[in-house]
Amino acid sequence: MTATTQPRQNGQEQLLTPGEVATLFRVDPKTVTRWATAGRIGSIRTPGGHRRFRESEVRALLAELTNDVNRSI
Amino acid sequence: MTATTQPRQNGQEQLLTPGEVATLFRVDPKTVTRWATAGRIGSIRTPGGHRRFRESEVRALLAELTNDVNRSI
DNA sequence: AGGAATTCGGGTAATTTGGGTT
DNA sequence: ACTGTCCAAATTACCCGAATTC
Repeated sequence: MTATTQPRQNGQEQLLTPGEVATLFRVDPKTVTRWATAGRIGSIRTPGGHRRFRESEVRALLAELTNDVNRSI
Repeated sequence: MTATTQPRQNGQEQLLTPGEVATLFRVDPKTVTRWATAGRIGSIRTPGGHRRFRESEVRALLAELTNDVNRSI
């Protein structure tokens, strides 16, 4: 499954917007901002002050906080 | 501008809040929490500690526990 | 250069959590 | 064993206007 989301740059880390992270966790984008402020998740700032998040970190966090029925962590 | 602002990279799972799951089963949200704690249903935690549930899993559980009248198998 | 959508900030409701109890 | 309710504390959701992104 080749991602057709964004133009891929060589070996660069994919960055996610607050809205995209919010969708993954089913929370409000502002909540993602609070996570960043609280240091629960790393963030990168655009020169204009908007936050971006590393996809790998977000997905790792999501996996870490997931409790499946058939699989005890 | 176009509809390609942020194309869905989401082959992702739709998540439900405890309150939404509680509504589906017509129980108290706390009861849903107990199901999660008992491992009866999978859950995903936000970094803040709130739970989210996979909609597909919830629906499947609903269907599995549903007893309909047997009208011509 | 203009426009739509998103994301800043802050502030204030609503929901969720966990424990203990019924 | 299972569920509903009470409580305080923590987390999250929605409101606004202004700035940023594309």
